[in-house]
Amino acid sequence: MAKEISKPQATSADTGGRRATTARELAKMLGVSQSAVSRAFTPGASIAAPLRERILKFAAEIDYQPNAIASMLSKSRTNIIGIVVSDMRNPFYPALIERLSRALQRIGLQSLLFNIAPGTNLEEQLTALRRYNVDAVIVISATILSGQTLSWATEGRPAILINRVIEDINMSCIACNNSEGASAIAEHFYERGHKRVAYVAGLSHTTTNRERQYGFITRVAELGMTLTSQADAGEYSYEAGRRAALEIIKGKSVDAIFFANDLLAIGGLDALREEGGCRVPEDIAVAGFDDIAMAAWPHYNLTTFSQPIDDIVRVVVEKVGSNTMQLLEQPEIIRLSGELVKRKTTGL
Amino acid sequence: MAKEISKPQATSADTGGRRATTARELAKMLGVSQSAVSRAFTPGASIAAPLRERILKFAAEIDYQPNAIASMLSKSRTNIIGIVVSDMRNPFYPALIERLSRALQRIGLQSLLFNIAPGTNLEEQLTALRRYNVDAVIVISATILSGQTLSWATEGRPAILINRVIEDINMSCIACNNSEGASAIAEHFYERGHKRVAYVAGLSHTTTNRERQYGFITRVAELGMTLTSQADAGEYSYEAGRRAALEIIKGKSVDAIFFANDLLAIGGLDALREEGGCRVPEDIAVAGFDDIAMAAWPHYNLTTFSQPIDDIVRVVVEKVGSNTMQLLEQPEIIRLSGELVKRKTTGL
DNA sequence: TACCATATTGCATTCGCATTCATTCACGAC
DNA sequence: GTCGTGAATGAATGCGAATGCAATATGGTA
Repeated sequence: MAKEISKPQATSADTGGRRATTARELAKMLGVSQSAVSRAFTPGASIAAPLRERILKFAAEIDYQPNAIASMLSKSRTNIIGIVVSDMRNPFYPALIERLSRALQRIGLQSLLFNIAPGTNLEEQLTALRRYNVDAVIVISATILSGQTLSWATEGRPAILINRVIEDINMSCIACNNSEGASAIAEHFYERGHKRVAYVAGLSHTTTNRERQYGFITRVAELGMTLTSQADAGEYSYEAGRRAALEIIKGKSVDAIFFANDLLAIGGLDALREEGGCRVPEDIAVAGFDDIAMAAWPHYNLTTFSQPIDDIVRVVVEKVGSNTMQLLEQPEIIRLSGELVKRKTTGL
Repeated sequence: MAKEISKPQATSADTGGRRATTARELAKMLGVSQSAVSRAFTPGASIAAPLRERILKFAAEIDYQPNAIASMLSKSRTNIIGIVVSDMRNPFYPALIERLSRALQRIGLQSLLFNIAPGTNLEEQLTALRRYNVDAVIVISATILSGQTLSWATEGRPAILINRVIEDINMSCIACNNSEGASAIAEHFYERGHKRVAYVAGLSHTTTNRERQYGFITRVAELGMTLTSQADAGEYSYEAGRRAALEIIKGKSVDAIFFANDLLAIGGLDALREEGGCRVPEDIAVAGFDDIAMAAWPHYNLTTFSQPIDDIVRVVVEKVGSNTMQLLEQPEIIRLSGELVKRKTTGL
């Protein structure tokens, strides 16, 4: 009864050869069929428990791992999610990417990172995205990509936009309710007695900016406050925040400034205190948006509207993890609600 | 002579079908062989220029793209580089990852991100890394992974460690000369007349910490300065920096503190000024390491040792991009030299 | 005992492209 | 005009796992 089983001789010697054991080889060693090996590694496949165990045990011994590439080809499913990013300078994005990629990994999905450099040929860069047959695409870039480019790049593949809403584009969008958040900031200013307020845009054409701007200005008007001025920083950066803040307070009297995101606000905050000669919050209040880690640092203690990163990740993973096709058939726009975080830049 | 060419009819109708055109189909439409199509897309392949052009032109028309998965399987080369990361909180890493992934993309390599969560089963998480047959692995994690785990995960695959040096592990390591950098900081302190100095470690067992600590302490001794105290912050974070700074100045008189990295230093800086009641640099000087973007912010203006990110990226891409096997055969330890950046936290 | 339903297993094929091998063709040299 | 040389092309095979289908085994039933 005892079959002759070839020993896993080639396990350690082939450091140079770099050819891993294949399912067929393993099968031969065990005297079973390659199908059996494949089934042993496929949950729910039709295979008897003892055989599966025998195979898995032996596989572990000789350190066999199914070749994912071959599997992709035959299943036409890669278990890879393409993540398109363009701005890692704003800490909000690394934080999001970190949690997202971990959550994906937890359910067996890998993240292929597409880092879109501004000012380069997008289509060329995204060609790779199309070739790799990723199961779905998650776009985290708040800027840069036009809807058209996106459609081209994802080419009928399930896609989700995070932090960016484009209608009529056949993609699901997930974003926090920017408008309501900005509204809440306006109300908060109002409650603290700041009547003359200003708004600093990041990139004025981005959807996040438009929504935040709209929400803020609308509520400001409703509450009878005065919108003293608006500035367009031109980019979502610390330096831009500094410049915008100084410009805002030049000449005019302002009680409070709402910056389109935290990075701008932090830059503005430093500039106001150090170059503008203002005390914050005594002379002027400041608020941002996102609630990045730095906002909570004691030095900044920035009032902001917190994006529900965990919720975003949860929803994205849910959508991407299950029946991905559904993303295509029923693209939907999902609004998740963030939370106003009152800190010291708007009061004591 | 004019052959009947089938029209690219299936181009727009199959949004639901999701099956892209194959090389064989394209070949049939054009009346050529599948080999020809493959060759048309393979630089340097043996194919006449006119035929190649005809194929490429038609391919562009019907929006054909070679399936990368199939290509991987037959070439047993994925053009994918695995990037293992564990800490995206320290801005140094996102900055590095961003430039690295862009540089890789520029030469046609994609980045598969493996985000290692601390305190989880590493081997399980890295199983995926092994299955995906990445061409090479770049490990950017300064912490967490033991040499043994690494070897297992990369399994004879070319691997490069960035910012971490492990000897006798059959992998190339690239790091800036931490020891010299720390030395330079010590000298800088000395020149500015700070004689009583302190060192704050991040994670004491990491190689970066050991090297920086060694370089600093050694030079301090050589120059006859006094090492007043050392603290181990326990992690490379802003908060840890705050705590460590306050502990350092408790009771003792210190002229200057060198923090193992910028994030710690920035935390320490804020704490010294706001809770410690110190003026920096008048009462106490502060220096960090890495030169993250924040260090240059006017508010911090932190003296630090700048890591040569561009050089690191260049070298890594060079190694990974060319003959990857060489990485295995001749693992080497490469030290790139950074640069002391003198800013206001060590003098005016 | 004979027979059908179900559970296991192996065989052969498929996924889409790269590549080897053989064939054909064109051009020069002798 | 013949043979040699190299380029261009197509047919066929391989990469490694998944899977439809057929074959076999198992168990229960009449």
